Amino acid sequence: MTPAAMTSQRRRPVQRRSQEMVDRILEAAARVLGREGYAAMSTNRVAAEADVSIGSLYRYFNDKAEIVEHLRARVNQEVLAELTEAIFASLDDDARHGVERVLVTLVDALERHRGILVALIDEVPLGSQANTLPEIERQLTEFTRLFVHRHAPGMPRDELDARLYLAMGMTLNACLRIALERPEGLDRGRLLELVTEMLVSGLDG
Amino acid sequence: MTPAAMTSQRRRPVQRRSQEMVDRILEAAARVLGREGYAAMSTNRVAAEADVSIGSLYRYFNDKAEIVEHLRARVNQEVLAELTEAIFASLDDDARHGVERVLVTLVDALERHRGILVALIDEVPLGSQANTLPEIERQLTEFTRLFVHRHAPGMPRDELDARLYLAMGMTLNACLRIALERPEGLDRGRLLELVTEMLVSGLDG
Amino acid sequence: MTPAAMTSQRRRPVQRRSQEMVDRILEAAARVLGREGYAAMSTNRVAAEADVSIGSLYRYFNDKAEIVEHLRARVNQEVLAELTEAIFASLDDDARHGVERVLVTLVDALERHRGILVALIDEVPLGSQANTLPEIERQLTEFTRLFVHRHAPGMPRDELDARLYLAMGMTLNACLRIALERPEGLDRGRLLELVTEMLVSGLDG
Amino acid sequence: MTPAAMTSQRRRPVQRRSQEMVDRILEAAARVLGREGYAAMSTNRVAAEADVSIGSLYRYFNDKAEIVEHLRARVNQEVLAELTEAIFASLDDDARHGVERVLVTLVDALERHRGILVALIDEVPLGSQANTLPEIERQLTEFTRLFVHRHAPGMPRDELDARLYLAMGMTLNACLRIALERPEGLDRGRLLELVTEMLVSGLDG
DNA sequence: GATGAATGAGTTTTCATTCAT
DNA sequence: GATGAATGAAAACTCATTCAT
Repeated sequence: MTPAAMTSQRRRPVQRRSQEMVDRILEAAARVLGREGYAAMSTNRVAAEADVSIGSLYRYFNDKAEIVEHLRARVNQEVLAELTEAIFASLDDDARHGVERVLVTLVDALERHRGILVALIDEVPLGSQANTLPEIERQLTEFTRLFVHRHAPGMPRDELDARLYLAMGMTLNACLRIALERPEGLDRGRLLELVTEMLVSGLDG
Repeated sequence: MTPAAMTSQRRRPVQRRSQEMVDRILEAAARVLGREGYAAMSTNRVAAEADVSIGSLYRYFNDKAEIVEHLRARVNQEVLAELTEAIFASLDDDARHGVERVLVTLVDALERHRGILVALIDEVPLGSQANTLPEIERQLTEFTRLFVHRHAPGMPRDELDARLYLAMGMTLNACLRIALERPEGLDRGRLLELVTEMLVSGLDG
Repeated sequence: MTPAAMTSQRRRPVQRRSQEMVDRILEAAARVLGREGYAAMSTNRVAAEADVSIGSLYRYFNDKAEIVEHLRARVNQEVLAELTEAIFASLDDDARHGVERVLVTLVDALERHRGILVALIDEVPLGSQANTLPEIERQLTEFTRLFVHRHAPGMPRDELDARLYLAMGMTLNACLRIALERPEGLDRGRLLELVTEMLVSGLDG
Repeated sequence: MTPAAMTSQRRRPVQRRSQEMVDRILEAAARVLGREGYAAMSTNRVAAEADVSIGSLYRYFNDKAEIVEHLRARVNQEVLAELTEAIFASLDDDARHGVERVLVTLVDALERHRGILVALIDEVPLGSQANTLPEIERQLTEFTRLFVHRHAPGMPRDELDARLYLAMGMTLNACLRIALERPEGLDRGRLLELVTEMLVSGLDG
C-alpha cells in the first residue's frame, strides 16, 4: 500500500461503496431482528436478507457482535437526533412543559423503533452492558443538568449528580415501559404527565 | 417448570436425595453464570461443575431454560422473603421511614445476589419478559398500594394504578442500579434517601 | 448354590413369578409398540408401562433387542397356533377349500395383531433377518408340502422345494398385504380366493 | 427431498461441484450402510467416510432421513431404468418370454444393489411405507396391465386390479428373495421360470 | 430379587467464521 | 473486492444400561 493510499484512506475511512454495503447489511439485520427475533438472526440469514455474500458481511464487520452493536448504536443515534431537536425546541419552555415535550418526543421515537428495541432488550445477551441506550441517557442527563442549573441553580454538585443518576435511569426506564410494554388500561398521555411531574419535582428537591 | 423427575415420582413426596441433586445443579449453574457468564453456561458445563452426569441434569430439569428459570425464581424468592419481612416490620413506621427501610432492605438483598443478577439481567436473553424480577415488583406494588391507601386515601383507582405502574418500575430500576452498578462517587445512603423521597412525593401527587 | 437347587432350576428354568414379570414386560412392550410406535418404545418407557422397575426389566431381558425378539416370536407363535388348528381342521378338505380355509385363518390372525405387526415390519430395524414371520413360513411350508404330496405325489424333490420356496414367500407376502395394507377398493374375500387359486395352480405345475 | 443447498442456489442451474459432494456423501452412506449396517450409519460417520465435514453434509441434506431417502430413490431409479429397457425390448415377445426376460433383468438389477438393498430392507425403519421399492412395483404393474390387456383383453377392471395388486406384490417379493436371499440348493434359473409361470397363469385366470 | 437414580457415550444439528477462487 | 462452499467446534438432548442400596 502506498503512503498516498494510506493518507487518502485516513481521510475517508469509509468509502461511498462501503457505506452502501454497511447500510444494506445493517438494514437487513434490523429487519430480521425486528421481524424474526434474535434466534433467527444468523450471520448467513442477515447476508441473504441483505443480498450480500457472507464473505462480504465479514469484510465489513469483524463478527456478529459488531453488527448487533452497530444496530444498537444506530437506534441510539436516531432516537438521539430527535431527542436533541426536541431539547433545543424546548429551551424556552418552562420546566414542566419543556420536560414533557422532551419526554413525549422520546417515547414517540422509542415507539418508532419498537421492533428492534424489544428484540435488543428482551432477546439479545448484552454482555455486561446493562443499558441498551447509554447515549440517550447521557444526553438526557446533560439536558436535565442544564435545566436544573437554570431553574434551581443553588444545588451542590454531588447532590445534583446523585439526583441526576437516579432520575435519568428512572425516566428512561419509564419511557421504555410506556413505549414498549404499556398495559392496555393505562393512558399514554397521563403516564407521560406523571413522569414529567415526578421528574420535575424529584429534581427540585 | 417442575424438575422432570418429580413427575414420575409422585408416589413418594420428595426424596431427600433429589433435592440434593437439584440444589447441586442450581448452585453449579449459579456459579458458572456468575463467574463465566451466560455464554459459558452450557448444560454440559453446568453438569461438570456440579459433578453430576449430563444425564442426571436432564433427569431433574427438562431443558436448559428450566434451569435458568429456577435460578431466576430462586433469587426472586429469596429477595422476596427479605422484602416481605421488611414490609411487615415497617407497618407502623411513617411513610418516609417505612419506605426507606423497605428500600434499604431491598438493595441489601439485591447486592447479596449481585453475581447472578448481573448475569441474568445483562446476559440472559429474556424471551419477551423484559422483567427479571416480576414477583418483586408485584409485591412492592401491593405494599405501596397499602401505604398510599393509608396515607392518601382519596386517590381515584385509575390514577393510583398509573402512578404505581410507573413508580414501581422506576423504583425497582433505581434499586437495581444502586445495588449493581452504582458509580464510585455516589453515596449509597444518599441515593436511597433520594429514591425514598421521590417515591413518597411521586405517589402523594 | 446347592446341587439340588441347580437341578430344580434346570427343570424349571423359568419360575412362576418370573413368567409373570416376563409377561407383564412383553405385554407392556406390545402395547407401547402398537400404540406409540418403535421410536417411543424405550426400555424405560416399557418398564414404566409394565409398572416394573427398569432394573427388573434388565433382570429378565439381556437387552432391548431381546424384548423385540420375544415380541416377534410371540406374534409368530400365536398366529402359528391358529394356523396349525386351521390346518388340522382342513385335512379332509379338497385342495382348494383346504388352502382357502387356512389362508382365511391366517389373514384373520394377522389382522388381529395388526398393531405390532405394522410396527415390527415398518419401524423396527430387524438386523439382517429379513423375515418377520419365519416360523409361520416354515409351518405353512410343511403343511403345503403335505398337501402337494397328497394331491400331486409325483413331483420331484428339487422341483417341489423350489416351488414351495417361492410360493410360501409369495403367499405370506400376499396375506400380509391383505391383512395390513389392503387398499380401500379391493375386496378381501375376492383377494383371498385369488391367492388360493394362484397357490393351488402354482403348485400343481 | 432435494438437497438443502439446491434451494438457495436456484440462480445457477446445478453446480458441478455440488453434484460431486452429493454423490460423495451418498456413496459414503451406501458404503457405511452396506458394510456396517444402519446402526453404524450416524451422520458424522457418513461425513467422515465421505471425507466431508459434517457441516457440508447438512448443507446438502436437510437431515439424516433425506440421505436414506435419496439412497432408496437412487436404487429404485437405477433398477427402474434397467427394468424399463427390458420391458421395451420384450414388447414383441410372447407373454411367457416377455415376462421371463423382464424378471431376469429385474433380478439381475436387484442383485447388483444387494448391499444397500439388504440394509434398506432389513435394517432401516421404514416409517409406515412398508415397501422399499414402490416405484418398481408401479412400473411393473403398468407393464403387466399392458400385457394382460393384450393377451386376455376381456377381464373386468375390478378383477384385473385385484389380480395385479396381488401378483405384483408377490412377484416383487419373489424377485427380491431370489436376488437377495436364495438358499444354496435352489437354482436361480429354475426359480425364475417358475415365477414366470405362476405370474402368467395367475393373471390369465 | 427388586429398585430406580445415575451414568455418559453418542446422536443430530447449528452457525459463526475462513479462505480459495 | 466479492463470493459462497466448506468447515468443525460445540450445543442440547436421549436412552440403553449399570449397580449400590
